[in-house]
Amino acid sequence: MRIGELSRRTGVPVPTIKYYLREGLVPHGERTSPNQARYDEAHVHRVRLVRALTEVGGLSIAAARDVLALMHEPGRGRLGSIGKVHFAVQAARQPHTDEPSESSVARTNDLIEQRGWHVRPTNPARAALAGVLDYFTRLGQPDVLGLLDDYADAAEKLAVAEIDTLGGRDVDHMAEHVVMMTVLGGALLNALRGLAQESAASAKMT
Amino acid sequence: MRIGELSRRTGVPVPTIKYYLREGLVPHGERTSPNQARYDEAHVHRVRLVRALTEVGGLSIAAARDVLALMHEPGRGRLGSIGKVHFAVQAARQPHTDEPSESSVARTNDLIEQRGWHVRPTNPARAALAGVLDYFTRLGQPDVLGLLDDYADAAEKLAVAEIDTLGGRDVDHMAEHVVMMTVLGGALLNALRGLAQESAASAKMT
DNA sequence: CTCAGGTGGATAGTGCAAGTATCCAAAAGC
DNA sequence: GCTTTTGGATACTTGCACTATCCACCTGAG
Repeated sequence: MRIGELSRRTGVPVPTIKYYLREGLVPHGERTSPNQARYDEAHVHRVRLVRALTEVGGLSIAAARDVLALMHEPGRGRLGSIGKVHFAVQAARQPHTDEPSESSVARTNDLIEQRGWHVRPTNPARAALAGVLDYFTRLGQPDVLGLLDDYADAAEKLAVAEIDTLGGRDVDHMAEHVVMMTVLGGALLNALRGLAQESAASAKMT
Repeated sequence: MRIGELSRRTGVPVPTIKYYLREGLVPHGERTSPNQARYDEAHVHRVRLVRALTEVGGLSIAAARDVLALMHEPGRGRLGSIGKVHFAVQAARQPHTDEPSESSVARTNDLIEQRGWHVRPTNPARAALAGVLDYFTRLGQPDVLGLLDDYADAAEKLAVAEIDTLGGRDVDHMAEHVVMMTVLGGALLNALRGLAQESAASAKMT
């Protein structure tokens, strides 16, 4: 197919696809003549991936390019670079707070240790968590401490279930699965939280 | 205090605070003379609120203004307008996907019904959930169905715990609590998920 | 064969959001 | 008295994600 059909299939305007090609988010098609190229299903999928990352995940074009590049890197061995991909999406999704305070970092470390979690010091979610804790304390919300455990419980259970689905999976598709799980899963969870909150609130007021 | 100290206390540059004043995100101080005004702790808090909404919650300035306006509206009675505030933050945080397909809407309705949740049709999370489901199907990820229940379980448990903390709370502070719970709680959960995922993954690979 | 219309690629322009910068006359504070 | 800071208005900047325009070159219906 040519670019017009790629556009029709994905609902993304032609100029935008050209822009993605320029920016390296989507690989160039196979040239059939000096100014013609052919695209295939892989390109359709790639464009959809880009839209999922940017529209749902809120990634910038630059961040999406980096994640996709890592994701489709040829030499990504079993665990090492899937971890890299995971870190990259996390980093791109987390709010970029400034240096967290020592006490929040300490609280983060405590939580991780008490849970017995095994988390590398470079995991971007560490800084993110500490940063958010700082926002809470600055705003004077003392009751997070209680909920923190509930959140951690939920995160732990979910993570186990999520990692389970990675199980019998083709190594080539693992990286993509991790990215989609993180991004779309996060959006899913967020939406469900909104629904459950209303439901719980209305139940409370009997 | 004057604007300089407000700036120092919050870490937000003076011109930015002036911008927030112009945009109606922060109320004007009490004028003490034609070109002097006095600010107090409430202003400090308000500025921090704005930063939490925009930096952590990812809200636009316009969305933050609307949420804050609803939040501090004088005549917000017990439940009615706290619900409004909740909807407003939700709507501002959810990715703005285009019209979801019928089948995704149906799946969303099914899920809500099976769970016995009581959710109004206007809850913005409904459309958001359906929209995300569409992304999943377009990307050809079949195994969400299984996880969907895990996500819903987690959301439900969390929501109950969250609504519980609303319990013995001053009505005047409830709206703010709901907003902070939604925004900062979401960020917290997201960060914890990132940590738990790494931990679960490393445990899996024993 | 013809010719309207799509194509790849380059370059330039748009629109919006979120600040920054500048200016001014009038306090504030030492 | 004299340097800073202030409130307020207006203008400017930056960055991002597209759009628009051009042009020579293909493609495919008639």
